[in-house]
Amino acid sequence: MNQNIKVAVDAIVFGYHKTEGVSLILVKRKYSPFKGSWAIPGGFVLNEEDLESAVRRELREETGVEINFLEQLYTFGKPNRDPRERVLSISYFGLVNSQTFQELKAATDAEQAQWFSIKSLPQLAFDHQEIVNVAITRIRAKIKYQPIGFELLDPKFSFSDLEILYSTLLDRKIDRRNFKKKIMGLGFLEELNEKAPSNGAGRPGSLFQFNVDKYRRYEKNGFHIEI
Amino acid sequence: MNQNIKVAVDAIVFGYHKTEGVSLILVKRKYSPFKGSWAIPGGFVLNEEDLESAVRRELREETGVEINFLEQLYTFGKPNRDPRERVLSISYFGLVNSQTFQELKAATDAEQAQWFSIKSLPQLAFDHQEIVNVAITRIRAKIKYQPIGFELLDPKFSFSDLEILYSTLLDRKIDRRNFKKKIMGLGFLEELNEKAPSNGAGRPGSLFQFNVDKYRRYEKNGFHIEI
DNA sequence: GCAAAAGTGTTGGGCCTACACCCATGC
DNA sequence: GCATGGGTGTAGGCCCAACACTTTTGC
Repeated sequence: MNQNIKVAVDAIVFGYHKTEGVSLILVKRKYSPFKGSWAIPGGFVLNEEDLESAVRRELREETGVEINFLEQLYTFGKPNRDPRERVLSISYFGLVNSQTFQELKAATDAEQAQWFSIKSLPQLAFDHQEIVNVAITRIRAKIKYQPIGFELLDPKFSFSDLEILYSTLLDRKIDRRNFKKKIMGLGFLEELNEKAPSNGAGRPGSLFQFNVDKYRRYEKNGFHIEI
Repeated sequence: MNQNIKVAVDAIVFGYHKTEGVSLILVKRKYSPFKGSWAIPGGFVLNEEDLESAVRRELREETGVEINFLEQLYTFGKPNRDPRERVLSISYFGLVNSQTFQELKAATDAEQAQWFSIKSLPQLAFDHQEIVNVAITRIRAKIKYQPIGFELLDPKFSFSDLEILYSTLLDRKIDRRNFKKKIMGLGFLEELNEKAPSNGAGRPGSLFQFNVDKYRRYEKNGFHIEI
């Protein structure tokens, strides 16, 4: 058999910051084709390398980021998605916490890897816009049946951080009281005896954290929440 | 770059028959490795071939079956899942209707491709048991938010066919009255002025069919049903 | 007439939605 | 003291689960 198909992995990595909303990492391509365009980080899989290891390695190399949550998204395989030769993209979906978000923002090689708000993405190389669309659909669906806040927020956060995260992702208003009842009803959030630092305006809220055990249970089994 | 990874597609195809329950197609391997073992149908992707076309072609060649519903399931890529060389499996999830089910059952080359009830599967080649597990998890989840009965049942079916399908898949009893209220409430089922042929015992039920337009709408957008 | 499967309604409880005012802080 | 955002409760409606007897057919 004379099959000639290359195998690459790509990752859409989401991060979140209160004021900048939901963002994802893009890298600037150094080589042709699409030289200078923004693209999803990723690259070819090594012969002896597990797919997930390949994703983590590429992310480390291209962006310096370590992922806390990673799952397979979809495999894109149209014969002409890469103009040079046939390349399969096994794409992954990742989440990083707020700290990582800020570190990358501050990194010196930010010329090459950068956060972009999902509301204002640049033109993307290859079929990467399509991949991003699938990833955004996934994260929106996922937030309704899996607790993904832990990966995106700081370890301690105010309730309105969580609320803003949800309403940003779902792109609509949320009733604060009902949302709090629902989330607290799931039982994996703990209120701390600590106030958020005041940010100059308004009343500081309590800080919350996830109860890891209960959280992991929901992460595995899922739940259902109508927001 | 000297990457050497082959790309294959595999398909878990589910079919259903009232008395035999939910089944999937397996093929008997003709060559080493795992010669004589049962395996999921599939094979290598041609250089210019779309992934989904490859799945359909392989299914046609190996089983003679044409699929009415096909979607990507997951990509399996551990370096040693095939003992000869590295082979990636992009696996798909398919559904065929009852007629196809029966044709394959009757086919003469049934030595090579056969239905097996998901309750009594033989030992499988490669990592195919793992792939099957993922597929069964998927179909169980899917039945709760997408109407997949159309693909699995005859065009006309009695309500208890649908009920048995659900309770077989979910592997538990269903309350008939509540189930009927819920399904009818979705509005894509139409009752016909026709009775099912008596099967020798009990009262024959009315026949139903899907309203294709309304069904397709739900297929795209999904719904939510707690059973 | 009996065995087998189809058909059919109601009620109580829980959950969800909608909704508006007071509180704590910084300036 | 005012601007800003945080925190809190209830009532009505809807949906869901639980539950058993009657009807139609074949034999």
